[in-house]
Amino acid sequence: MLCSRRQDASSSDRKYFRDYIHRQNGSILSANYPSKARAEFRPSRIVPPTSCRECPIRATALYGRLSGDEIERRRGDCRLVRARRTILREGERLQEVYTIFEGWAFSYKLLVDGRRQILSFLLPGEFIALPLLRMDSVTFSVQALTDVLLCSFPMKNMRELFAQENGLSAEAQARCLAYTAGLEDRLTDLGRRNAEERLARLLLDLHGRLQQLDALNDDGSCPFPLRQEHVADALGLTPVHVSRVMALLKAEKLISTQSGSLTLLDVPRLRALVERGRS
Amino acid sequence: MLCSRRQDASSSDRKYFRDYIHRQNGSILSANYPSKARAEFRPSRIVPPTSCRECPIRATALYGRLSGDEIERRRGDCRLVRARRTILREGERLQEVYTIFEGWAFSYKLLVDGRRQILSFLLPGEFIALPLLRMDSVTFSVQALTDVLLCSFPMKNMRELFAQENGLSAEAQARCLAYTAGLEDRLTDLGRRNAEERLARLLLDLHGRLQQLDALNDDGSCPFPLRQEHVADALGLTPVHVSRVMALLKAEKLISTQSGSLTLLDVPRLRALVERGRS
DNA sequence: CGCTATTTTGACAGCCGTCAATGAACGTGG
DNA sequence: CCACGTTCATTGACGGCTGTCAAAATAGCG
Repeated sequence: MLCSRRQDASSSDRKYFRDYIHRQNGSILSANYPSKARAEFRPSRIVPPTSCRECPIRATALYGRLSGDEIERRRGDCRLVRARRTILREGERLQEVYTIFEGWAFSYKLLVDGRRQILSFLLPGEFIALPLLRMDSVTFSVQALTDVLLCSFPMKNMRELFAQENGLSAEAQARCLAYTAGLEDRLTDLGRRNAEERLARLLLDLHGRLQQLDALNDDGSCPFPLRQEHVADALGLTPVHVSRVMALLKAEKLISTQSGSLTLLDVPRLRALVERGRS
Repeated sequence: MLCSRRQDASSSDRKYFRDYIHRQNGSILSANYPSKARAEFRPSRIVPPTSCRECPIRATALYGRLSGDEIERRRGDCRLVRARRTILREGERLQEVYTIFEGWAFSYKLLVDGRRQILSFLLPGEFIALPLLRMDSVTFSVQALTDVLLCSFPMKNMRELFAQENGLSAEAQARCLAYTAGLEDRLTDLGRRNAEERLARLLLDLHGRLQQLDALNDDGSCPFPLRQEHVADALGLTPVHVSRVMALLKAEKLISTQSGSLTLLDVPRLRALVERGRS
């Protein structure tokens, strides 16, 4: 009826999910990209820190205020998840919780007939499944978009951390509110903006977040591992229509894409396109 | 381009907002309904409690676990807000916060060209602007759908309550998560469900919530003060199309409406209509 | 250099938006 | 008790944005 019926090839086995890191030199994620769209997505060349003290993304993490040693003591193993693998399934009760160290993921909901709605894209430094800290199962699934390195934290340890007087719980609440505000914006996108506006907003949003992470390329472009299928499922459109609208933005010289990366050619005009509606 | 350009007649003066209760007998809200759609929406005949101890909705409120006396000490005045008046504006810094005692409200976002997206409908017992407890301004506006009675709480008192070890902060976090889960469902509605499915889900949702509040009519129907314009702005549709889809559901003997109230004639089939996609 | 995944393009259809007219419900005032 | 005005719901004609289907083109990969 609408669109997006699909079955993930990756849905059956979750053996990978239990894989541990086994390489120690160079970026683990730089090899074995399965397909074109991600081929040029070059993750930063950082060895997963044996010490949290030196972790480059700790500052942006939920527990950024805590000392490296404090975190080190509570954290579990790192996990490597290949692109397209499922990290977490709706309704699942997980015994651990993750921060993305490297790579992209996304959270989504599936309808029984295969329609999919992507709720959010998750970048390095972001926490997966915050709700698990208070609820015992989760209302969405999470899948790796690129190969992803996760820092795991056993639930038990996390609860201990939260029980302390370290502001962690306030920080979690703040992030929950920020996420909620984002959802409200997305809801407004899907309810009241057309395809062009939605796409422009998504691109501006991702670009902005990557900028904050200092993850833009030297030429100001940004890595863009999404396939149009992902864009479509995030924006409530079909891949075909996404292709058309992207062509439109390109024709208007607002954006350009090279394989796996995206350049915003005219941010002010993109903003203008979008800010007929506030924010 | 899309739809829903409008300017609220009520946007200019907020004098009403400062009105205090001045009648003590009978339901304050039973008189002066401005228009047909709400004419039959009969609020329960409860005098706003001088004592929180006897408040019938305290149990469902955020602070439901606290004693009536404890709340009594912290709360401010009650406020009467007429239907269609704005309770709270996006970006506003409010010095107090509310629980709905009686009546319905809704939260929404406006685009500069007048398009409106309704985020949620707010029923008695629900808290208005939870985010204000952690952020100092709010990302949406709130408007009274019917005449509404609000119990106000000065910000300062609320913060005091939250600072205590009474589980209030955990309860707030839980409600935030529940709200977020609801938003995720709505996002999936707008992105991946068609008009009929969206409408069925909205009606089931409202009916269910009213049932929990024990606010159904004797015949199992439920009060329904929404105009089709509200339904449209909540579902990302136009009023005209809402009218058509409601006609469709009526023709299929799934629902029926009398003035101001709604009957779900066949809940199982409504569910079936919707649960082609997992809730 | 063939294979596969993905994007692009075209033709067409349908859901939903737009516009405008009509109708129904309700309150008001004579 | 009945004209009248206002608000909202309904209906019809029409158009456009977006979906569907299928084929072609492109890109990356071994």
